[in-house]
Amino acid sequence: MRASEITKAKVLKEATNLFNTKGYKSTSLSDITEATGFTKGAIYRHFENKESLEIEAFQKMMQAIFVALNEKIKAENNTRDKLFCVLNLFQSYITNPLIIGGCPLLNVAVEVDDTNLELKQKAQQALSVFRDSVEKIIINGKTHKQVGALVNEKLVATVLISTLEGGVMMSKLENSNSDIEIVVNHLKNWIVSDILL
Amino acid sequence: MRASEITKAKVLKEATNLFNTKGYKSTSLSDITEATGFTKGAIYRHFENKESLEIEAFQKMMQAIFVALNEKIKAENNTRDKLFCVLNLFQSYITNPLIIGGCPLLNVAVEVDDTNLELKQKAQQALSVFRDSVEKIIINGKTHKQVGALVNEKLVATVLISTLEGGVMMSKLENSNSDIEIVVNHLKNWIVSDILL
DNA sequence: TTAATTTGATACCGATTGGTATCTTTGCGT
DNA sequence: ACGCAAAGATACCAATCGGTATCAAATTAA
Repeated sequence: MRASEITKAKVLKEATNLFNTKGYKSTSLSDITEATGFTKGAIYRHFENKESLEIEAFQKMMQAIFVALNEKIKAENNTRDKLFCVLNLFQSYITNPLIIGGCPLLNVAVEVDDTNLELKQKAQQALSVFRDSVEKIIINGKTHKQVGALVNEKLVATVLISTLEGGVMMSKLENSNSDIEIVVNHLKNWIVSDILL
Repeated sequence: MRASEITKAKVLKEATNLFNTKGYKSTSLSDITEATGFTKGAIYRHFENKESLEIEAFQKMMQAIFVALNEKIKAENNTRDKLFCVLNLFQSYITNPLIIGGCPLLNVAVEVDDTNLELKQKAQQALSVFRDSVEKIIINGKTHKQVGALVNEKLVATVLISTLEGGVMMSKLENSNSDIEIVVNHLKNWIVSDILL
């Protein structure tokens, strides 16, 4: 890794943490210079403006999450355990934060309005990728006779994601693991009794 | 209503809309002067600083929501319809927005960090009130033999709220009613088949 | 109606915002 | 080892931020 790439990576890493904890708009360039030890000159050498740094940071976070999630899903060989990977991911936002500040998708989805069109688009895409991952697990489960043929994969994906995102929100607000744990446990029961054959 | 009270009410109303759509930190005093037609001098006559305006606006929103919700809950006379009032409230954030910008609790919960301690406290209290409302419905349902005795009211409240909040987030991000409708429909089925006797 | 008080407008404050032009230093290829 | 291009530091910019002191206008109580 070249020296300048290390700089860019460090800026991206620290900006990522700040954006996901303080919020994108609330994180100033000086917050980032403080956290990285670099100056604005260095930052603007690698990023056109703050907005593109925001977008690149968000994309980097989501890509890391999707890569890790897909690996874990692939490592499991039945529908139940594959779906549980999704639950574990969301639970880990609270109990074992690989990325601090909660779910990046939730954070961006709530912060963004119609003045952040590009970031909003990226969040929409990320949600779509998420949804597709879950739906794919269900569809594969059907072909392997592990999921009831009448199960609606779109419904399952929507209910899973919404419940988990809401659970993350509640747990983060309460500074407690209890809500996300209740929610994950409930979804596990739901999956086993209503989704799986 | 005295003239100055009309001013304060208008500031509060417009600030409320801006906070709930653009975000609290992202809404500037000049956004509010623009929206109200008043000057900063007028605003600071009625509010000590921006933070107290934020808090008062949030509290006003949540109180209005709770008052309206409790009225509707009281108007129903069975557990099912009382619980459905909660679902309808969240669905209305998207389909019939009495307050624009989505769920104020969700918005504040995601935006605040540990530099907004007072606002975060208020959001925690609001979540607590919400939770208590749902739990009370379940507990009353038990005494009236409409809810199974083994049903855990804390679980029901947590799952309901988290799923609904997540559904609001998704629908707002997608600019579509579909997610919240899927989620509400799913929760209705869950309530009827797993909660009620 | 008048006098006192409240209310809102004006004009300002220092601090901070995102962003840039310029200069020095660093690191890399030859 | 050297020369040059790339990277990062410095110093600045206008605009905007939240906040305030002061003054004029409007409302209220007598």
